[in-house]
Amino acid sequence: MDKSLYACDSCQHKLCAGRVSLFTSLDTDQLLQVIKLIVHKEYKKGELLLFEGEVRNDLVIVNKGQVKAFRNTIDGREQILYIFSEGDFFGEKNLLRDQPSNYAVEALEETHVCIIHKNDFQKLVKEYPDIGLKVMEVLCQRLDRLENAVETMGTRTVGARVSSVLLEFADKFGKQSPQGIIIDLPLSREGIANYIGLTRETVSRKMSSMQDQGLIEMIGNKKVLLLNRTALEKSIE
Amino acid sequence: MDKSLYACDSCQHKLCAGRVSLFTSLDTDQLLQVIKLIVHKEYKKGELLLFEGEVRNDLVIVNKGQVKAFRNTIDGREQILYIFSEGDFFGEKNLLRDQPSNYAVEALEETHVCIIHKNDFQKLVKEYPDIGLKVMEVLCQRLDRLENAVETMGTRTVGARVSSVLLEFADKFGKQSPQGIIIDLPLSREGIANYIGLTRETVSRKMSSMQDQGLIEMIGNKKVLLLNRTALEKSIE
DNA sequence: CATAATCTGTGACCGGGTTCACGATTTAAA
DNA sequence: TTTAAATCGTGAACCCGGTCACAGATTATG
Repeated sequence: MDKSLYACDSCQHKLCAGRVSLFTSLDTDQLLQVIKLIVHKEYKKGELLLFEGEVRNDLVIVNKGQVKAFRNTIDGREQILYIFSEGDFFGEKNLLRDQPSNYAVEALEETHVCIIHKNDFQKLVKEYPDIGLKVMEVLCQRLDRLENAVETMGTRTVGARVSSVLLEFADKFGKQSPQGIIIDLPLSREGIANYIGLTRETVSRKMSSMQDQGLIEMIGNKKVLLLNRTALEKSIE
Repeated sequence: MDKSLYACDSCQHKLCAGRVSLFTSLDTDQLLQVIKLIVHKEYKKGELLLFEGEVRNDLVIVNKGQVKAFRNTIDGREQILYIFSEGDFFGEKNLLRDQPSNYAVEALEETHVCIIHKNDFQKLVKEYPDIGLKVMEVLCQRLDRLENAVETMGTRTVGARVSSVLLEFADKFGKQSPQGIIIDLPLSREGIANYIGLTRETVSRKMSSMQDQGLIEMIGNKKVLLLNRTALEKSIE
């Protein structure tokens, strides 16, 4: 089957659920069944999809765009925990019990989501156990990422912290180009700082020095060209 | 049924699996079935249960004792990620795919574990779906803890970091007493430092100053009396 | 119970990251 | 395209936590 059929844009939301890895094990008929359960919603840049402490009973799947999940810390900072983009979901804890959210979620750009009610999703999981396994797999990936994050934030050297973000973003948002990997940064300098527990100024200075060393090249504020990935990896050590 | 029957000590390993929350939904007959699949193993203080990067295909359940899960970081530190004690398990990622471990696991004291093979556990999950849900629930709790940890490690003030560990340990290892909550610390000062990304000296100094302020009282090196929990919580802000 | 091994507390110094400030650049909006 | 708003880069001073060193306390061991 033509994969483009699954694209949200070309199908007017008919098979958009098919793009989400949670549902890759389903065939078209099953997908149609799923889509009946889904509510669509759109958010503009800066809008909140979820408040910190809010209690909800549904699962939200990002279909287009990007959001950040963050907490306002006791010392007045903003700690960003996750960047969710196409195919990612949040609210999985709601599947088990009604708990207030650990974090707020804000759109970083125009964002479209699919929302599915807890009860419906639970039924889906019972009918198609593969979906439950997928959820578990994603949770494990998220644990991996946070375990890395804890290590990174415990690191004393700033260079290692900044390098590790750039490498993480390169894997998730980078595109290969003749000169190297071009990263579309999902966050501003301040956002990056809030992701790794530093200040905007420190991130700025470090990226400048990395550019001087020929490791990266900044293209405007929202793109970075990774000139030498292996050198950057080594610079962590 | 007398719950003491489930205790590992009093039953010579006959129903020890019943103590583990993973299996609380099973009745005695089912438990007996599970126990046939389990291999027991014991470790002395300081022994490694799992090496960083090791690939295994089983799930390890702590039945008695305590272990720490940690990584050796690129800048020579040791970053402790988890303290696992009675009823906790690790190796859950092995259920999905054969992946090298993100961390090493070392016994903090004499520790007894139950080991169950991946294939057997997967069968169990299929037969008793509640077990799978329990696993998911534990994974979500672990995410909660790491999300908190990331926030804590991003915090600039040392006081907030130390307070948050003490509060976490109070919840997990504390016992109410007339004077306050007595915490049996699972880690040395250095261990605590490696848990929150500081140095031993800094932790030492901060705990001394907390004692001077009348917030805590140190009893030897391995116990702490939490005199004023709410004051400590506020001291974070 | 004694002794060794380990862990802990604290002072002094140093360095790197934060803070504050402000001009320059980039991006978004009209 | 122009203008306004947001973001970014960088210098200077300060301050807090790391590092090093060592004595004292605690815990483990025989």
